[in-house]
Amino acid sequence: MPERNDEVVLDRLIHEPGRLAILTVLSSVNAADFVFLQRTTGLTKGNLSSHLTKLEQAGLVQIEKRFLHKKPNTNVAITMTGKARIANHWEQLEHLKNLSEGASRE
Amino acid sequence: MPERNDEVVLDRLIHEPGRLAILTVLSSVNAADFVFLQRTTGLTKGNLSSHLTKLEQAGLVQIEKRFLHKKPNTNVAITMTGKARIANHWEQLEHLKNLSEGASRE
DNA sequence: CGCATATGGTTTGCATCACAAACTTGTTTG
DNA sequence: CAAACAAGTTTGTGATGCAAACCATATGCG
Repeated sequence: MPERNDEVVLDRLIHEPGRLAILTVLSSVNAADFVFLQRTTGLTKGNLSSHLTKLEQAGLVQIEKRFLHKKPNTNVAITMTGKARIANHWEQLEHLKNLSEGASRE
Repeated sequence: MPERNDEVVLDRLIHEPGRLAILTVLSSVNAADFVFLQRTTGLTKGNLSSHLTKLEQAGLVQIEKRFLHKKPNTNVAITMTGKARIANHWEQLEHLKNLSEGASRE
């Protein structure tokens, strides 16, 4: 019994609150630096850091490190796939929510 | 450095996809049995079971077990708090999403 | 100079937890 | 009676999110 699953599929990588916040911010500004992201998402440095590397490995963001005014500056840009996936995720959530009106028994 | 956190707070207990699905369904139908929930959420019996006990312990649903036609029948009803928390969660998500339009630097 | 403090991160250790798989309990079927 | 089925529950474990510790560089200051 394969337990069908073609309805709503939430991507855990994106659904995780921290990453959801990061990607949502990035989906509007396209690129932002570490400090800005930390302020907007409310994440700690540590968590932001690890979430970012995870997102980078997944190819959802692109990270560039340089020095600006003698300080390290990490710039994070959302990729095409990143934009697509986060947009899709919001759609999935919308679908799920709509599942509450009209609880059909298929 | 307390790393401020008064913006959007996503409740992990509810945010978890499985539970989000369960609660969303229940928020519209108020009560449903195990089998129905399994069909609508697409979860396996095992996962559904553990998610349900977790939700029950948190007081978000109320579970009643009985026999119906000689078969075990688990009825799950959403509680007042459950309704409130899931509604609030959708609001939080809405807020987060809106954070993408108008990325204010406070 | 030498030490403290700040800034901008990264790494590590641990505790949680979601999932699949195995198990349970009772029922129906052959 | 032995399978097979139905409706759940329990268990084992790998993944992972979080906080705390750590690192590197810069600047303030006595």
